Amino acid sequence: MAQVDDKMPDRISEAEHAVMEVLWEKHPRTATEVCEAVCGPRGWSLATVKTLLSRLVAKQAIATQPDGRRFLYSPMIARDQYIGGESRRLVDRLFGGRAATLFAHLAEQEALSEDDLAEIEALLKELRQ
Amino acid sequence: MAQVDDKMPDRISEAEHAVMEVLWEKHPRTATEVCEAVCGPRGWSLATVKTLLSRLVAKQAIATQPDGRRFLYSPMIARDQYIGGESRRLVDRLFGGRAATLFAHLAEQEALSEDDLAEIEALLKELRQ
DNA sequence: GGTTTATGTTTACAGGCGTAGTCATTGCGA
DNA sequence: TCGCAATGACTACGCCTGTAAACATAAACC
Repeated sequence: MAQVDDKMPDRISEAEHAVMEVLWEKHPRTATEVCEAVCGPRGWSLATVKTLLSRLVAKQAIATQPDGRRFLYSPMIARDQYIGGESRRLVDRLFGGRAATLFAHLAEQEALSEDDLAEIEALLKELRQ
Repeated sequence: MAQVDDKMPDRISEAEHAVMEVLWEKHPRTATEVCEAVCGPRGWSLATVKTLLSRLVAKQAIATQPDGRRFLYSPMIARDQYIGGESRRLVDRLFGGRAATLFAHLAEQEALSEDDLAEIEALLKELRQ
């Protein structure tokens, strides 16, 4: 049984995530385009972006599509999926899986704005109906 | 944008966090006691725990108090503080600082139990009064 | 007092990450 | 046609992390 051992797909690092965000925002994009979007804010060079793109390809987080001389990059995992996974990980790790506890902490820290509260209230109502 | 000043001292790594948890749960504790609590579940050796404790001391996340020829370790940062920081980081990084968006994702993923919802509802009411 | 034991300190080492320079190739403009 | 600019691949390198062994030392025991 030649099953590809299904080990947890490599985590996406902080820097890599910045690249993912750019691709999620719009894709496909060339390395240069990604750099245009992210090199400024992060103070990176094009070389750095290329490395991150390579690593993301290796992690199968993005896919390449040849476009003549160069590659076009597109995300292979959905942003929702990634975000969901990260959120869940945090809730599990820090709050024993209880999302309410996370919420309580955010509330305590006044990390919740009026808008947040209103939105959450609305969501709650929706969930409850 | 957000303030990127973050001069935050060294972050606490995953493994280190496991050690912090046992110290938060009860402290002070000796290295051996910490190991008793965490070596089993994580499959670590005492040596590993010692290293992690040293690093945490270096990061000023825990303090030592001599007890004869050994040390008693205690957390220097409160669990709430740590947890709050991590939560905020996640919300900032993944949800542009909007906690409501996190909440929405958790809700969408059905990561919220009935209990969670009830608790959050109660908290909301409290916050609103 | 000499040996065992407990315990912190040092050292180790592989792998991941952040960051980037260099190399090889090739399409394109002059 | 020929050199150059663009571009992916390869290489580099220091720091952090996970994991732990070796070492030093002092306490405790016989």
